[in-house]
Amino acid sequence: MLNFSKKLIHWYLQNKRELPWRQTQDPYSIWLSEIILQQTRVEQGMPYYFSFVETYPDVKALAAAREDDVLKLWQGLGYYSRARNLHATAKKVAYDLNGVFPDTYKELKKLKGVGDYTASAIASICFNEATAVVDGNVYRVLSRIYGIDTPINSTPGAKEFKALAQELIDKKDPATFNQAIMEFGATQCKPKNPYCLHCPFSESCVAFQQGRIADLPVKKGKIKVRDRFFNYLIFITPKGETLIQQRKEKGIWRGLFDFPLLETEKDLQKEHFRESVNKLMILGKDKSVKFEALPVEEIILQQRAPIIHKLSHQKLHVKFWVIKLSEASGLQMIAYERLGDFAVPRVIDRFLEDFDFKDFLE
DNA sequence: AAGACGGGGTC
DNA sequence: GACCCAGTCTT
Repeated sequence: MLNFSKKLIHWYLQNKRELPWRQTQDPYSIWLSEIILQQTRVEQGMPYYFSFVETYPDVKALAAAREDDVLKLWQGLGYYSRARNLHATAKKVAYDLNGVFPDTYKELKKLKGVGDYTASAIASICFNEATAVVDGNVYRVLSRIYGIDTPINSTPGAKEFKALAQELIDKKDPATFNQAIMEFGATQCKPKNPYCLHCPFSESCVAFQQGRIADLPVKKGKIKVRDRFFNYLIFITPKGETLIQQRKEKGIWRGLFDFPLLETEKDLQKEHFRESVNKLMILGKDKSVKFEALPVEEIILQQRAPIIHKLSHQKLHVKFWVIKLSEASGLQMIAYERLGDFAVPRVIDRFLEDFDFKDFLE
């Protein structure tokens, strides 16, 4: 289409939102915002952007942080590998690259957590390099306007859309073009109920003209969701201490903290709790003990029906069991008041919001 | 090429 | 319940 970029940029200049990261070309700010915005809506990411900029004003400040503190600030945003990669890349830039971000797509893409999209975004916005971004918005806009039904999550699809975007990009102003096409997808050419009636491209939009708006873009395969049953053990000593652990293994919530966990094949009933938990090893900081060796005084299940916590690939059935200990366990525990210092999964944060340890003390 | 990885919003 | 979000990394 002739003049696509001209019309698009015209639309953008009249309709764009004023967003904090649109007031700068500073690579640190742009990089930070792009990482936060991966698979994340602007409204959800915005508060995190503000708290990160305030807490870590530049890449050196972020590099000097402890990873646990970065994770704590990231708590609730999800996809926590982003936070770990963010910190690793900050250290790389601060200590190996003299505090200066790479200024080309090719070099940017070598950074941890920076893929094709993010490298293109930074290179274009900060350094005026004409490399096209292809995110979910771009897939939608281009598949509709050009009537392309190649699955967007396929290798041919990725190549085809990248090439088309690269062909369309305004070589003189790639920064504005890239942001314009994403903004257009986010606010006009939405997944559901797009504003086709006053769309500047409706006359030539293949999907609109052929009534295929709802069918594009095409995505292959559906993800299958696995059911898991989590039983969290909230230990409480007479001194008001509890036990937490950091999730080190691969899988969900890596790097975050949670309570000792008993995972079962199905929903665990109170009658079967003892037999199921007895052989469980409770991992302390320095040593570990079997559950059955602990001085358990009382077990109180916090809810009859499990809490359902949905992730993209898993459906979690979560129960919290309070385990009152009559004396110190021999394990190294923490005062419950300090729980707030640790990054925890949303489901635990939510539980803690209306749980009071004092109810179980004297 | 296919899965894994979070949490929240929309319809 | 299904789909999507300013995607990336691992298998």
